[in-house]
Amino acid sequence: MQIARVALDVPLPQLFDYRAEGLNEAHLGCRVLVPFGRRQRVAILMALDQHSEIEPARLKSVMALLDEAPLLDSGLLQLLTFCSQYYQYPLGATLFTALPGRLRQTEALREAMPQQVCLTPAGQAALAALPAQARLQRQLFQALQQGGDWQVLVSMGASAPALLKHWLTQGWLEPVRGVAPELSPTDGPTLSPDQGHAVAALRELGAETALLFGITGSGKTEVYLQRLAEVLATGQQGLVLVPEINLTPQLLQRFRQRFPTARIACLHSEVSDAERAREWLACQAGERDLILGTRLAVFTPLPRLGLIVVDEEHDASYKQQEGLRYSARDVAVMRGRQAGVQVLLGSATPSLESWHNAQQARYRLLSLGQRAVAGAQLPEVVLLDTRRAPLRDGLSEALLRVLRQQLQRGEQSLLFLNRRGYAPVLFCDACGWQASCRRCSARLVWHRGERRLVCHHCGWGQAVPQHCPDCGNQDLKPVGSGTQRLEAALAEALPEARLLRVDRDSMRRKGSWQAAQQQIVAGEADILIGTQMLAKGHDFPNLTLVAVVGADGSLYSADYRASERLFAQLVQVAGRAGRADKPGRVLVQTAFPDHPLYVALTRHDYPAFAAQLLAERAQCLFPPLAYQAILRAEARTLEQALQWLQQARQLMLPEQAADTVEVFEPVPALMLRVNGRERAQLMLQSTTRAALQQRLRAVTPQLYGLPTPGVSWTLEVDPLDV
DNA sequence: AGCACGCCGACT
DNA sequence: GTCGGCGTGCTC
Repeated sequence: MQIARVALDVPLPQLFDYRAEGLNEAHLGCRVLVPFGRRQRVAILMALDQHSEIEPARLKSVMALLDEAPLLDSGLLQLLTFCSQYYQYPLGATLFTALPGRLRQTEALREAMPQQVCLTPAGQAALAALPAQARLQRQLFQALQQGGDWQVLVSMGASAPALLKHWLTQGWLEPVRGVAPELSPTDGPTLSPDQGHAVAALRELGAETALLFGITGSGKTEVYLQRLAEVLATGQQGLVLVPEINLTPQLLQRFRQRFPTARIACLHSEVSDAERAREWLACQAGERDLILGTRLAVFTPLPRLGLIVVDEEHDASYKQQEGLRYSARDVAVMRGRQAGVQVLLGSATPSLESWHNAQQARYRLLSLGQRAVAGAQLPEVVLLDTRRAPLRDGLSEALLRVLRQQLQRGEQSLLFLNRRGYAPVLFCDACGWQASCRRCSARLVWHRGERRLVCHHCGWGQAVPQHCPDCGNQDLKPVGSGTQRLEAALAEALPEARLLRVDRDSMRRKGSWQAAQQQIVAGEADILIGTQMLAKGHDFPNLTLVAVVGADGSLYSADYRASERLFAQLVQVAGRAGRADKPGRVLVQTAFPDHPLYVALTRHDYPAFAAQLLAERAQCLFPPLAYQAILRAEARTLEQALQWLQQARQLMLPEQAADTVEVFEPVPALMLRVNGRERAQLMLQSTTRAALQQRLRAVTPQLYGLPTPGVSWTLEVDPLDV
C-alpha cells in the first residue's frame, strides 16, 4: 500500500498520512485534495512511503491530484522546510504562507487561465470547417489566427469562455509560453569610481552575500541596476526586495525605463489575489525576468534565479510579525546560499546584524563613499540645544526663525516628528490622573481634530473628558507633542505658511498620499509636518531643510534597539534635505547635543556609531553577539500566562549544566495588557546560533503537548522587539 | 485553525 | 422546556 505524506495548513507540527494510488516522486510538491476531519482541504505532497505509523483503519485516501507539475519545486521545498525548522513553525503552515491565497483554497482551484493562447495544429484542423451559423466560433477562430490575448477573446461573446476552455481541454489551443525577449537594457549613466568598483567586485564575488553600504544619494540603485542588467543578459531572473509598497512605484518606473523589454512582476500585499496568483505562476514558469516585491516575494518560485537584491536591508518591515515570523532579509541570504546565487544587501545604515557579519568577513563589504551626482553635498547637520531655550508646543524660537527664513526664500521645509495625534498624554495637574486605555497598558493619545482619545495599540477610542474623572478638575493638560499639535502651533506662529501634515491619520483616504506628493512637488506647501511616512525615499526637489523634533525619547529607551532605529530614521529623513543643485540643512532639536548618536549624525559617520553600538551589545551580550528566541504567552490574567511559561521553562532547561543556552525566568511583557489580554514572555539566549537551534528543536515539539487552558502562545526566533 | 461535542444560563 | 455561551479535544 502506498502512503502519501502531506502537509496541511494547520498549526500542528506534524504531517498527515493518506492512502494514495498512482502518485510518484515527480508529484512531490504538487497539491492534493484530502479529507480532513469533516471537510476537505488542500494539502501539499511531501513524501511517499510504503509504511505508516498510523493504524490502517484510520487512514483515509487522497481524493485528487490538483497539479500536474509541482507547485513548489524541490529548491523551494528545501528552503521552506529549513524555515519551518529555523523559525519553529509548523511545516504545513510554513508552506502555505509561501503560496498566494488563491492557490491555498479548495474553491478557486480553477485552473489559472493563460494570458496568451494560440491554435495548435490539431486545432487548426478541427476548427477549419466550422459551419457558417457558428458565428462566435468563427470569430474566435479568426481572432486566434494571430494568437490571442485571453482577456480579449473571452469578452467576444457570452459563451466565449466556455468555448475557449473546451478548446483548451481538447488540445486545440495551447497557452503561449512567454518568449524571452532580447534583453537590451538602455544605457545607464556613467558610474562613479566607487560604483564602478562595487559593480566589478560584485561581478567577481560569485554566489556570496555582499553588503552595499552607501550614504543617501551615493547611487546604490544604480549598482543594483547594473548587476541586474548583467544577470538579465544571461537569461536569469532577478529578485528585488523592497521594504514597503510605498517604494515600489518609483523603483518599478526606474526598472521599466532601464529594461524596457523585461517582463517585470510586482508582488506585494496590495496586488489583488487573482493578479498575485497569476504573476506567481508566471514567475514559476520562467515567464518573468525581474521580480519586484515586499517581503512575501522572497518565496516566489524562480527557476532561473540569478541575483537577489534586498534594498534598505535594515528596515524592520522585512520582519513578519505574525504567523511565520520570518525575516525576509535572512531568508533571502539563506535562499541565495542554497540556490547558489549572489545576495546583495543595500543600506545607508545597515542593521547591526549585517554590519557585524561584514566585519566578520561573512559578507563582503562594499562602500559607496561619495554622492554620485557631481557637486551634490551631504546636508549640514546642526544640533539645536533646547536646554536653555524654552519650547512652545515643542518648538524652539531658533527653529521658528529658521522656518521663517525658509519661507522668505521660497524653499520647502520638513518638520519630522514620529508621533501622531495632538498630545501623547492627557494629564490632570491637580491629582496626577492620566488618560489610559482600558484594554491595554498604554496611555491614550489625544487627537484634537477628531476630539477623541485614541489607543495606538488596540485602536480603542473615547470622547475627550471635560473634567478629570478622578477629582473633577476641569483643567486637563496635554503633555508632549504629536504632529497635530505641531501643525496647530505652526499655524499660529507662521500664519502665512501653507502647512501640510502627512501622517497615517491625515493620509487615511485612498489616494491622498499620492495627491499630497503631487502637491509637494508642485510647491503648493511650504512646511510639511510628518512622521515616518515622509522619511522614506521620496525626492522633493525644493525641500532644503529638515527639522527633527522629539527624537530624544529614543535615546535612553528600555528597548536596546531604539537608538539603532533612531539613527537609521534620522539618516533617512536627513536624506530628504537638498538635492543636486541646492544644499540641504538638517536641524535636530535636542536636550542631549553631546550624545554620541547625534555626534555621529553630524559627522555622517555610521561606522563610528555602529562600532560603538556593537561594543555596547558585546558588553551586555545582546544581538548580534548573542542569538535569541522569545516564548510569549497571553491569557486573561498575568498569573495564567506566567504559570504556563513556568511549565514551558521546565521543559526547556538544559539537560547538562555545560550547555550554553540560557533560559531566563518568565517576566511580564513591557506592554502588559493589549486588547484585554495580559502577556508575559520568556527569553532563550545563546552565544551560538547552533546551540539555540538545537535546544529549540529538542523542545518545541513538547510545547504542543503542554495543556493550554486559556493560554495562547507563540515562539519567535530572532525577535526584533523584546 | 476549524469544527465537533458537551454541559450550564436567559429566552420563544 | 430550547438556544447558545465557549471550554476541551481531535484532525492521517
